[in-house]
Amino acid sequence: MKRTPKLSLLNQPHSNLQAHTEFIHRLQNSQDLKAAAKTHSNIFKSGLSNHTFTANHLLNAYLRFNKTTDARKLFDEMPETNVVSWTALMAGYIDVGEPREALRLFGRMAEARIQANEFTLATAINACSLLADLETGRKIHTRVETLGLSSNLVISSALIDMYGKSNDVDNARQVFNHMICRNVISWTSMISAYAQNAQGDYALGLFRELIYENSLALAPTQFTFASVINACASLGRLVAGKALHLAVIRRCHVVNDVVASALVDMYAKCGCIDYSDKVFRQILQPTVIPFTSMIVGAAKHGLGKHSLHLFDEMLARGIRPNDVTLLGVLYACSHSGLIDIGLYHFNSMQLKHGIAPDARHYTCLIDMLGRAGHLDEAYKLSTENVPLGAVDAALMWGTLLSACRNHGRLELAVKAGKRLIELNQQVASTYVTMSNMYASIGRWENAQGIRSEMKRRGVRKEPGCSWVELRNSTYVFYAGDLSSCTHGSEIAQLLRDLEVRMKERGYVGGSSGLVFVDVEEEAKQGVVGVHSERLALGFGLINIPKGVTIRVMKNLRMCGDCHEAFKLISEIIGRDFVVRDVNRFHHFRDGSCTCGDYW
DNA sequence: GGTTGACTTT
Repeated sequence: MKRTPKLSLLNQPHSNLQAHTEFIHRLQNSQDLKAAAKTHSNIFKSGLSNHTFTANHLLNAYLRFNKTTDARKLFDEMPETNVVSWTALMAGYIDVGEPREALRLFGRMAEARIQANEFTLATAINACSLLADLETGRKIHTRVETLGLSSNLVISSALIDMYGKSNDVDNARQVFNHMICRNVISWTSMISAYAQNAQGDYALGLFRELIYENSLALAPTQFTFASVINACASLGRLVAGKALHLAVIRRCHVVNDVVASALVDMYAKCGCIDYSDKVFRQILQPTVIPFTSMIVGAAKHGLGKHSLHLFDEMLARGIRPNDVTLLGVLYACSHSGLIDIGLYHFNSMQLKHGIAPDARHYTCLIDMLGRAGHLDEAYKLSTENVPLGAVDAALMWGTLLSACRNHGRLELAVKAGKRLIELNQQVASTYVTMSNMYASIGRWENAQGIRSEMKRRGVRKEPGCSWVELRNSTYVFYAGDLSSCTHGSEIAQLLRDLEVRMKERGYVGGSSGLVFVDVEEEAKQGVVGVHSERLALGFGLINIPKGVTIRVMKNLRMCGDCHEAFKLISEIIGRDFVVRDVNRFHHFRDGSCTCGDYW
């Protein structure tokens, strides 16, 4: 136990240094706010609170406990502040999720005649990053260059992150390229910038380069792995994802929760929900994020009831759901036809969980009602006074339009389509959908009218596409055009068979299940209104006739249950239908499934 | 004394 100096000693000049040291030591080791406050009081009594160095320590003690109000009070009362006081307070505001206040302080530094240094600039860039404030970030970047700090490692990494989060990958790469010296954080920031901006291939490429560096100092961390696994998830790269899983296990003693969450998500997106579950169950104390990953993953696999069980389990463990969790729950209900439960969760979001439904929740609910054919209720919900931006509103009206299309509700489709055109969003696909709807009921003039309107306005529809992986190659299929793909005719035949079977079972196309051929394709054929439909498969490695193995990744939402798709495929192909992944196979026979490991 | 990177989203 250390001896506490008596206050009387502090009045003597030779004891000042000792007192400083003692107070600072106590502040740094304060286990709770009460202890820090007590030390504060002692510092105040000793008169040392006027000392900037000591006061900064006190400031940090408060900030360590996220007490920004106390810290701010102290800061405002300090007779003299320096660059450390300003930077510390800025970082404190960032820690409590108030980056705007950090930038406000940064802006006030000049009038206080305090010159920002590399620490301050890195902190300010971090605030821009959190706000995705590209404009301010660019200004700070210019200032960094003016001050000759371009080669600073921390600032450069912060800039890469800021550009990445603001969707300016090119500038992130520019900063990365100009760095003289890089550490694993700069590499990870650049890899994440790619992964977060739908450039997963570049993320994987850069990760490969990092490995080739073969430097101990640049050994990938759990941060790096989480980013690359995320890239695999968005690309549907199961093999690479598994290799990364193995690498994490080999290199890291303990797989941390964030990496585990990324793995749960990756396996789900690559069609291996069993693996997701396995990884998830290995997490000792899963937080809201892995739970949410698992809920969403199960929902996308048509296992809505499992999602709901997970949600209950999460609540029973006292883990508070967030807005994304509720979105996952609604998504699960929507894709498994659990309307009443979905409505119950939507209605109790605010009251039970304190989460106000926003545009995304409304859209999900509209999708749920729309899928079930409750179009009038869905429309009513769309017209409720929810304040929406153009993009959110377009998502909502687009969802309603798809539902109207699937259920042939022309009059509501017209209303939804009109809204979309007014919003100047999804214009091309709206026109195509409307034209197809008119054509399907024989109203050729209306269909033709819309096509003329498209031409007049110069609206062109980009053909939609899906892709498959065949071993290490990716094949892209454009809507209505399978001919450009190897084995295209066989695949087309399989899709046609599937379509017939699904229709026999009463399946009505969902937003990404059945895709109308694009209008230009129809124009090529010189026929308006005769639409062909293209089915997308679920996922998995599927043996189709003549030994062609295809892996279909897209459109997991088809009929809300991929197992249903597998069953159908097995009926079409015969009894020897096998779904493979790298380690396991699933053999479907007479509607039941046998699984096994290859090794 | 104060600075940089990760997971879930309709």
